Amino acid sequence: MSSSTRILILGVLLDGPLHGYEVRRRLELWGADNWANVAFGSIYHGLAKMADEGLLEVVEGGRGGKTVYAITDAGRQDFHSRLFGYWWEIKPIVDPFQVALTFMDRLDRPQLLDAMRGRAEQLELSLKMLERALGAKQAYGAPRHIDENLRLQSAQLRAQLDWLREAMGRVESGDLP
Amino acid sequence: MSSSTRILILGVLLDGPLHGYEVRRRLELWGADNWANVAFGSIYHGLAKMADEGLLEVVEGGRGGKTVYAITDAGRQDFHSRLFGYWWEIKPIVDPFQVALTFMDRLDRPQLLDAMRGRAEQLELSLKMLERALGAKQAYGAPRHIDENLRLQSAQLRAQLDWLREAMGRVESGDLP
DNA sequence: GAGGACATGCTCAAGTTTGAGTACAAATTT
DNA sequence: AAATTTGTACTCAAACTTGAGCATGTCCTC
Repeated sequence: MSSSTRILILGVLLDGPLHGYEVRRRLELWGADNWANVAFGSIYHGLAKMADEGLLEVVEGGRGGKTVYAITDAGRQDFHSRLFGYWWEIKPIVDPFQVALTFMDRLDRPQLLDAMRGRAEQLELSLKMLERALGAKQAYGAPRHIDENLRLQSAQLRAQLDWLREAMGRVESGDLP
Repeated sequence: MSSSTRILILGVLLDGPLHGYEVRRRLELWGADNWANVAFGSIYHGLAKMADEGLLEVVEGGRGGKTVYAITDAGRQDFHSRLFGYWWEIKPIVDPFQVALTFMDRLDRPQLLDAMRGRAEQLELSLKMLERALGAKQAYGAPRHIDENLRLQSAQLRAQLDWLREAMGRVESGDLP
Protein backbone atom coordinates (compact mmCIF):
# COMPACT_ATOMS: atom_id res chain seq x y z
CA MET A 1 0.00 0.00 0.00
CA SER A 2 1.11 3.61 -0.35
CA SER A 3 3.50 4.91 2.24
CA SER A 4 0.98 7.47 3.52
CA THR A 5 -1.68 4.87 4.09
CA ARG A 6 0.84 2.82 5.96
CA ILE A 7 1.98 5.50 8.34
CA LEU A 8 -1.52 6.79 8.92
CA ILE A 9 -2.73 3.36 9.96
CA LEU A 10 0.26 2.82 12.22
CA GLY A 11 -0.23 6.24 13.72
CA VAL A 12 -3.85 5.57 14.51
CA LEU A 13 -3.02 2.26 16.15
CA LEU A 14 -0.36 3.85 18.31
CA ASP A 15 -3.06 4.75 20.81
CA GLY A 16 -4.46 1.25 21.13
CA PRO A 17 -5.85 -1.73 19.22
CA LEU A 18 -8.67 -1.09 16.79
CA HIS A 19 -10.52 -2.83 14.01
CA GLY A 20 -10.59 -1.65 10.42
CA TYR A 21 -13.74 0.37 10.50
CA GLU A 22 -12.68 2.23 13.59
CA VAL A 23 -9.36 3.10 11.91
CA ARG A 24 -11.30 4.56 9.06
CA ARG A 25 -13.48 6.59 11.39
CA ARG A 26 -10.49 7.95 13.23
CA LEU A 27 -8.90 9.06 9.97
CA GLU A 28 -12.10 10.71 8.83
CA LEU A 29 -12.29 12.50 12.15
CA TRP A 30 -8.85 13.93 11.51
CA GLY A 31 -9.96 15.06 8.10
CA ALA A 32 -7.36 12.82 6.50
CA ASP A 33 -9.61 12.31 3.50
CA ASN A 34 -8.93 15.96 2.64
CA TRP A 35 -5.17 15.98 2.64
CA ALA A 36 -4.26 12.36 2.04
CA ASN A 37 -5.99 9.76 0.01
CA VAL A 38 -6.90 6.77 1.96
CA ALA A 39 -9.60 4.83 0.18
CA PHE A 40 -11.18 2.73 2.86
CA GLY A 41 -10.66 -0.42 0.87
CA SER A 42 -6.94 0.19 1.25
CA ILE A 43 -7.21 0.28 5.00
CA TYR A 44 -8.25 -3.35 5.18
CA HIS A 45 -5.58 -4.30 2.70
CA GLY A 46 -3.02 -2.37 4.69
CA LEU A 47 -3.98 -3.94 7.97
CA ALA A 48 -3.73 -7.44 6.55
CA LYS A 49 -0.43 -6.71 4.82
CA MET A 50 1.20 -5.16 7.83
CA ALA A 51 0.01 -8.00 10.02
CA ASP A 52 1.75 -10.27 7.54
CA GLU A 53 4.90 -8.22 7.86
CA GLY A 54 4.82 -8.37 11.62
CA LEU A 55 4.16 -4.67 12.15
CA LEU A 56 0.73 -5.44 13.52
CA GLU A 57 -0.81 -8.41 15.22
CA VAL A 58 -4.34 -9.69 15.33
CA VAL A 59 -5.65 -9.31 18.83
CA GLU A 60 -9.16 -10.61 18.52
CA GLY A 61 -9.88 -12.36 15.33
CA GLY A 62 -12.01 -14.29 13.01
CA ARG A 63 -15.31 -15.93 13.89
CA GLY A 64 -17.30 -13.69 11.56
CA GLY A 65 -16.83 -10.73 13.87
CA LYS A 66 -14.44 -7.84 13.75
CA THR A 67 -10.73 -8.30 13.46
CA VAL A 68 -8.89 -6.13 15.93
CA TYR A 69 -5.27 -5.20 15.24
CA ALA A 70 -2.62 -3.99 17.63
CA ILE A 71 0.70 -2.39 16.75
CA THR A 72 3.83 -4.38 17.60
CA ASP A 73 7.25 -3.08 18.58
CA ALA A 74 8.40 -3.57 15.01
CA GLY A 75 5.41 -1.47 13.98
CA ARG A 76 6.28 1.34 16.34
CA GLN A 77 9.83 1.24 15.04
CA ASP A 78 8.65 1.42 11.45
CA PHE A 79 6.31 4.28 12.29
CA HIS A 80 9.08 6.35 13.78
CA SER A 81 11.58 5.81 11.02
CA ARG A 82 9.01 6.68 8.38
CA LEU A 83 7.94 9.75 10.31
CA PHE A 84 11.49 11.05 10.37
CA GLY A 85 11.74 10.33 6.69
CA TYR A 86 8.73 12.49 5.97
CA TRP A 87 10.14 15.44 7.86
CA TRP A 88 13.40 15.39 5.96
CA GLU A 89 12.24 14.54 2.51
CA ILE A 90 11.00 17.31 0.23
CA LYS A 91 8.83 15.77 -2.41
CA PRO A 92 7.77 18.23 -5.05
CA ILE A 93 4.08 18.87 -4.57
CA VAL A 94 2.11 17.01 -7.18
CA ASP A 95 -0.89 19.04 -8.13
CA PRO A 96 -3.06 18.26 -11.15
CA PHE A 97 -3.27 21.98 -11.70
CA GLN A 98 0.36 21.93 -12.80
CA VAL A 99 -0.92 19.96 -15.75
CA ALA A 100 -3.38 22.70 -16.64
CA LEU A 101 -0.51 25.12 -16.45
CA THR A 102 1.60 23.08 -18.82
CA PHE A 103 -1.01 23.47 -21.50
CA MET A 104 -1.83 27.13 -20.99
CA ASP A 105 -0.68 27.81 -24.53
CA ARG A 106 -3.47 25.62 -25.90
CA LEU A 107 -6.17 28.11 -24.96
CA ASP A 108 -6.51 31.42 -26.74
CA ARG A 109 -6.03 34.54 -24.69
CA PRO A 110 -9.69 35.29 -23.84
CA GLN A 111 -10.32 31.68 -22.84
CA LEU A 112 -7.17 31.60 -20.77
CA LEU A 113 -7.94 34.81 -18.93
CA ASP A 114 -11.42 33.55 -18.27
CA ALA A 115 -10.07 30.32 -16.85
CA MET A 116 -7.58 32.22 -14.70
CA ARG A 117 -10.23 34.54 -13.35
CA GLY A 118 -12.41 31.52 -12.60
CA ARG A 119 -9.62 29.81 -10.74
CA ALA A 120 -8.81 32.91 -8.74
CA GLU A 121 -12.41 33.04 -7.57
CA GLN A 122 -12.33 29.38 -6.63
CA LEU A 123 -9.15 29.91 -4.68
CA GLU A 124 -10.65 32.81 -2.78
CA LEU A 125 -13.62 30.65 -1.91
CA SER A 126 -11.45 27.79 -0.71
CA LEU A 127 -9.44 30.15 1.43
CA LYS A 128 -12.58 31.54 2.99
CA MET A 129 -13.77 28.05 3.83
CA LEU A 130 -10.44 27.14 5.36
CA GLU A 131 -10.51 30.23 7.51
CA ARG A 132 -13.98 29.43 8.67
CA ALA A 133 -12.89 25.89 9.54
CA LEU A 134 -9.99 27.32 11.52
CA GLY A 135 -12.27 29.65 13.42
CA ALA A 136 -14.75 26.89 14.26
CA LYS A 137 -14.71 24.61 17.27
CA GLN A 138 -12.38 21.66 17.19
CA ALA A 139 -13.91 18.42 16.07
CA TYR A 140 -14.36 16.41 19.22
CA GLY A 141 -11.51 13.97 19.61
CA ALA A 142 -9.18 15.40 16.99
CA PRO A 143 -5.92 16.67 18.46
CA ARG A 144 -5.44 20.41 18.48
CA HIS A 145 -2.39 20.47 16.26
CA ILE A 146 -4.45 19.06 13.36
CA ASP A 147 -5.20 22.72 12.69
CA GLU A 148 -1.68 23.08 11.39
CA ASN A 149 -2.67 21.04 8.37
CA LEU A 150 -5.27 23.66 7.59
CA ARG A 151 -2.90 26.53 8.23
CA LEU A 152 -0.29 25.08 5.92
CA GLN A 153 -2.88 24.33 3.26
CA SER A 154 -4.09 27.87 3.54
CA ALA A 155 -0.60 29.34 3.18
CA GLN A 156 -0.04 27.28 0.06
CA LEU A 157 -3.33 28.24 -1.52
CA ARG A 158 -2.58 31.88 -0.85
CA ALA A 159 0.78 31.46 -2.56
CA GLN A 160 -0.97 29.99 -5.57
CA LEU A 161 -3.43 32.86 -5.64
CA ASP A 162 -0.63 35.43 -5.54
CA TRP A 163 1.19 33.68 -8.32
CA LEU A 164 -2.01 33.47 -10.34
CA ARG A 165 -2.73 37.21 -10.07
CA GLU A 166 0.78 38.04 -11.12
CA ALA A 167 0.59 35.63 -14.03
CA MET A 168 -2.73 37.15 -15.13
CA GLY A 169 -0.98 40.47 -15.38
CA ARG A 170 1.68 38.93 -17.58
CA VAL A 171 -0.91 37.30 -19.80
CA GLU A 172 -2.73 40.58 -20.18
CA SER A 173 0.46 42.33 -21.15
CA GLY A 174 1.22 39.64 -23.72
CA ASP A 175 4.26 38.34 -21.84
CA LEU A 176 2.67 34.93 -21.46
CA PRO A 177 2.33 32.35 -22.79
CA MET B 1 -5.28 5.41 -16.14
CA SER B 2 -5.09 8.52 -13.96
CA SER B 3 -6.56 11.66 -15.35
CA SER B 4 -3.18 13.43 -15.40
CA THR B 5 -1.53 10.70 -17.39
CA ARG B 6 -4.37 10.85 -19.84
CA ILE B 7 -4.24 14.56 -20.47
CA LEU B 8 -0.46 14.64 -20.59
CA ILE B 9 -0.41 11.99 -23.30
CA LEU B 10 -3.12 13.71 -25.29
CA GLY B 11 -1.33 17.02 -24.92
CA VAL B 12 1.91 15.57 -26.21
CA LEU B 13 0.19 14.02 -29.21
CA LEU B 14 -1.50 17.31 -30.08
CA ASP B 15 1.60 18.28 -32.00
CA GLY B 16 1.74 15.17 -34.11
CA PRO B 17 1.81 11.36 -34.05
CA LEU B 18 4.39 9.68 -31.87
CA HIS B 19 5.21 6.27 -30.48
CA GLY B 20 5.25 5.43 -26.77
CA TYR B 21 8.89 5.94 -26.09
CA GLU B 22 8.87 9.32 -27.75
CA VAL B 23 5.89 10.39 -25.64
CA ARG B 24 7.87 9.46 -22.58
CA ARG B 25 10.87 11.45 -23.77
CA ARG B 26 8.75 14.50 -24.45
CA LEU B 27 7.28 14.37 -20.96
CA GLU B 28 10.69 14.00 -19.40
CA LEU B 29 11.87 16.97 -21.41
CA TRP B 30 9.08 19.03 -19.92
CA GLY B 31 10.12 17.90 -16.46
CA ALA B 32 6.75 16.22 -15.98
CA ASP B 33 8.35 13.57 -13.81
CA ASN B 34 8.87 16.31 -11.22
CA TRP B 35 5.37 17.66 -10.90
CA ALA B 36 3.20 14.80 -12.08
CA ASN B 37 3.70 11.13 -11.76
CA VAL B 38 3.71 9.36 -14.98
CA ALA B 39 5.34 5.97 -14.60
CA PHE B 40 6.39 5.04 -18.08
CA GLY B 41 4.60 1.74 -17.85
CA SER B 42 1.40 3.73 -17.64
CA ILE B 43 2.12 5.52 -20.87
CA TYR B 44 1.89 2.34 -22.91
CA HIS B 45 -1.22 1.30 -21.04
CA GLY B 46 -2.73 4.73 -21.58
CA LEU B 47 -1.98 4.75 -25.28
CA ALA B 48 -3.59 1.34 -25.78
CA LYS B 49 -6.60 2.26 -23.67
CA MET B 50 -7.24 5.55 -25.38
CA ALA B 51 -6.87 3.93 -28.79
CA ASP B 52 -9.56 1.53 -27.65
CA GLU B 53 -11.75 4.43 -26.65
CA GLY B 54 -11.29 6.15 -29.97
CA LEU B 55 -9.33 9.11 -28.64
CA LEU B 56 -6.23 7.94 -30.47
CA GLU B 57 -5.64 5.86 -33.55
CA VAL B 58 -2.77 3.65 -34.54
CA VAL B 59 -1.00 5.19 -37.48
CA GLU B 60 1.76 2.74 -38.12
CA GLY B 61 1.46 -0.47 -36.28
CA GLY B 62 2.49 -3.93 -35.39
CA ARG B 63 5.10 -5.98 -37.23
CA GLY B 64 7.47 -6.01 -34.26
CA GLY B 65 8.34 -2.36 -34.75
CA LYS B 66 7.10 0.74 -33.03
CA THR B 67 3.44 1.57 -32.74
CA VAL B 68 2.75 5.17 -33.65
CA TYR B 69 -0.38 6.84 -32.31
CA ALA B 70 -2.18 9.93 -33.57
CA ILE B 71 -4.81 11.93 -31.75
CA THR B 72 -8.31 11.90 -33.23
CA ASP B 73 -10.94 14.62 -33.16
CA ALA B 74 -12.60 12.90 -30.23
CA GLY B 75 -9.21 12.99 -28.51
CA ARG B 76 -8.77 16.70 -29.10
CA GLN B 77 -12.27 17.26 -27.74
CA ASP B 78 -11.50 15.21 -24.65
CA PHE B 79 -8.26 17.06 -24.12
CA HIS B 80 -9.97 20.43 -24.16
CA SER B 81 -12.79 19.54 -21.83
CA ARG B 82 -10.39 18.02 -19.34
CA LEU B 83 -8.11 21.03 -19.56
CA PHE B 84 -10.97 23.36 -18.64
CA GLY B 85 -11.84 21.06 -15.79
CA TYR B 86 -8.35 21.35 -14.38
CA TRP B 87 -8.45 25.13 -14.41
CA TRP B 88 -11.67 25.29 -12.47
CA GLU B 89 -11.23 22.50 -10.03
CA ILE B 90 -9.35 23.13 -6.77
CA LYS B 91 -8.16 19.84 -5.45
CA PRO B 92 -6.58 20.12 -2.04
CA ILE B 93 -2.88 19.57 -2.48
CA VAL B 94 -1.93 16.14 -1.26
CA ASP B 95 1.50 16.29 0.25
CA PRO B 96 3.00 13.42 2.25
CA PHE B 97 4.43 16.07 4.52
CA GLN B 98 0.95 16.74 5.81
CA VAL B 99 1.20 13.26 7.26
CA ALA B 100 4.37 14.15 9.13
CA LEU B 101 2.54 17.17 10.46
CA THR B 102 -0.34 15.12 11.72
CA PHE B 103 1.98 13.17 13.95
CA MET B 104 4.08 16.05 15.24
CA ASP B 105 2.91 15.24 18.74
CA ARG B 106 4.64 11.85 18.57
CA LEU B 107 8.09 13.36 18.72
CA ASP B 108 9.40 14.99 21.83
CA ARG B 109 10.23 18.66 21.67
CA PRO B 110 13.97 18.41 20.92
CA GLN B 111 13.39 15.79 18.23
CA LEU B 112 10.62 17.86 16.72
CA LEU B 113 12.63 21.06 16.65
CA ASP B 114 15.48 19.17 15.10
CA ALA B 115 13.22 17.78 12.41
CA MET B 116 11.76 21.21 11.74
CA ARG B 117 15.18 22.82 11.45
CA GLY B 118 16.23 20.02 9.10
CA ARG B 119 13.21 20.56 6.93
CA ALA B 120 13.72 24.30 6.83
CA GLU B 121 17.23 23.73 5.51
CA GLN B 122 15.98 21.29 2.90
CA LEU B 123 13.37 23.80 1.79
CA GLU B 124 15.96 26.51 1.44
CA LEU B 125 18.07 24.20 -0.66
CA SER B 126 15.16 23.25 -2.89
CA LEU B 127 14.32 26.89 -3.37
CA LYS B 128 17.86 27.67 -4.35
CA MET B 129 17.85 24.90 -6.91
CA LEU B 130 14.57 26.08 -8.36
CA GLU B 131 15.91 29.58 -8.70
CA ARG B 132 18.99 28.29 -10.43
CA ALA B 133 16.82 26.28 -12.82
CA LEU B 134 14.80 29.41 -13.55
CA GLY B 135 17.89 31.41 -14.27
CA ALA B 136 19.35 28.76 -16.55
CA LYS B 137 18.86 28.41 -20.28
CA GLN B 138 15.65 26.79 -21.42
CA ALA B 139 15.85 23.10 -22.15
CA TYR B 140 15.89 22.85 -25.89
CA GLY B 141 12.41 22.07 -27.15
CA ALA B 142 10.47 22.79 -23.98
CA PRO B 143 8.03 25.66 -24.38
CA ARG B 144 8.88 28.84 -22.53
CA HIS B 145 5.83 28.88 -20.29
CA ILE B 146 6.94 25.61 -18.67
CA ASP B 147 8.86 27.94 -16.36
CA GLU B 148 5.58 28.83 -14.74
CA ASN B 149 5.49 25.38 -13.21
CA LEU B 150 8.75 26.16 -11.50
CA ARG B 151 7.60 29.59 -10.42
CA LEU B 152 4.43 28.22 -8.88
CA GLN B 153 6.33 25.42 -7.20
CA SER B 154 8.73 27.95 -5.82
CA ALA B 155 5.95 30.16 -4.46
CA GLN B 156 4.41 27.19 -2.72
CA LEU B 157 7.66 26.02 -1.19
CA ARG B 158 8.29 29.51 0.11
CA ALA B 159 4.85 29.51 1.70
CA GLN B 160 5.70 26.26 3.40
CA LEU B 161 8.97 27.66 4.64
CA ASP B 162 7.27 30.72 6.09
CA TRP B 163 4.69 28.58 7.81
CA LEU B 164 7.42 26.31 9.15
CA ARG B 165 9.41 29.15 10.67
CA GLU B 166 6.34 30.52 12.34
CA ALA B 167 5.40 27.08 13.65
CA MET B 168 8.92 26.62 15.03
CA GLY B 169 8.40 29.74 17.05
CA ARG B 170 5.21 28.35 18.45
CA VAL B 171 6.85 25.06 19.32
CA GLU B 172 9.66 26.85 21.09
CA SER B 173 7.20 28.86 23.11
CA GLY B 174 5.31 25.70 24.07
CA ASP B 175 2.22 26.66 22.09
CA LEU B 176 2.53 23.57 19.93
CA PRO B 177 1.83 20.73 19.79
C1' DG C 1 -43.90 -5.87 16.14
C1' DA C 2 -43.27 -4.94 11.07
C1' DG C 3 -41.10 -2.08 8.13
C1' DG C 4 -37.68 0.97 6.95
C1' DA C 5 -33.71 3.98 7.44
C1' DC C 6 -29.25 4.29 8.87
C1' DA C 7 -24.77 2.72 10.88
C1' DT C 8 -21.30 -0.80 11.23
C1' DG C 9 -17.85 -3.80 9.30
C1' DC C 10 -15.96 -5.97 5.63
C1' DT C 11 -15.11 -8.62 0.95
C1' DC C 12 -13.85 -9.08 -3.60
C1' DA C 13 -13.56 -8.62 -8.66
C1' DA C 14 -12.32 -5.42 -11.96
C1' DG C 15 -9.27 -2.23 -13.00
C1' DT C 16 -4.78 0.31 -12.54
C1' DT C 17 0.15 0.99 -11.58
C1' DT C 18 4.75 -0.46 -11.50
C1' DG C 19 9.42 -1.08 -12.87
C1' DA C 20 12.45 -5.11 -13.62
C1' DG C 21 13.40 -7.44 -17.44
C1' DT C 22 13.78 -8.43 -22.62
C1' DA C 23 15.36 -7.52 -27.14
C1' DC C 24 17.64 -5.34 -30.43
C1' DA C 25 20.32 -1.18 -32.40
C1' DA C 26 23.86 2.31 -32.25
C1' DA C 27 27.89 4.18 -30.49
C1' DT C 28 32.14 3.70 -28.16
C1' DT C 29 36.12 1.37 -26.44
C1' DT C 30 39.85 -1.73 -26.71
C1' DA D 1 36.44 -5.85 -35.69
C1' DA D 2 35.07 -7.85 -31.29
C1' DA D 3 33.45 -6.45 -27.01
C1' DT D 4 31.15 -3.41 -24.09
C1' DT D 5 28.25 0.27 -23.01
C1' DT D 6 24.43 3.17 -23.80
C1' DG D 7 20.01 4.13 -25.96
C1' DT D 8 15.55 2.76 -27.88
C1' DA D 9 11.15 0.50 -27.38
C1' DC D 10 8.24 -2.19 -25.13
C1' DT D 11 6.04 -6.30 -22.24
C1' DC D 12 4.09 -8.41 -18.47
C1' DA D 13 3.35 -10.47 -13.92
C1' DA D 14 2.98 -8.98 -9.43
C1' DA D 15 1.23 -5.73 -6.56
C1' DC D 16 -1.95 -2.19 -5.39
C1' DT D 17 -6.38 0.57 -5.44
C1' DT D 18 -11.12 1.08 -5.63
C1' DG D 19 -15.79 1.34 -4.27
C1' DA D 20 -20.14 -1.23 -5.17
C1' DG D 21 -22.24 -4.41 -2.68
C1' DC D 22 -23.31 -7.66 1.16
C1' DA D 23 -24.39 -8.94 5.85
C1' DT D 24 -25.67 -7.69 10.16
C1' DG D 25 -27.09 -4.76 13.88
C1' DT D 26 -29.71 -0.74 15.89
C1' DC D 27 -32.94 2.64 16.28
C1' DC D 28 -37.08 4.84 15.11
C1' DT D 29 -41.97 5.13 13.69
C1' DC D 30 -46.55 3.84 12.71
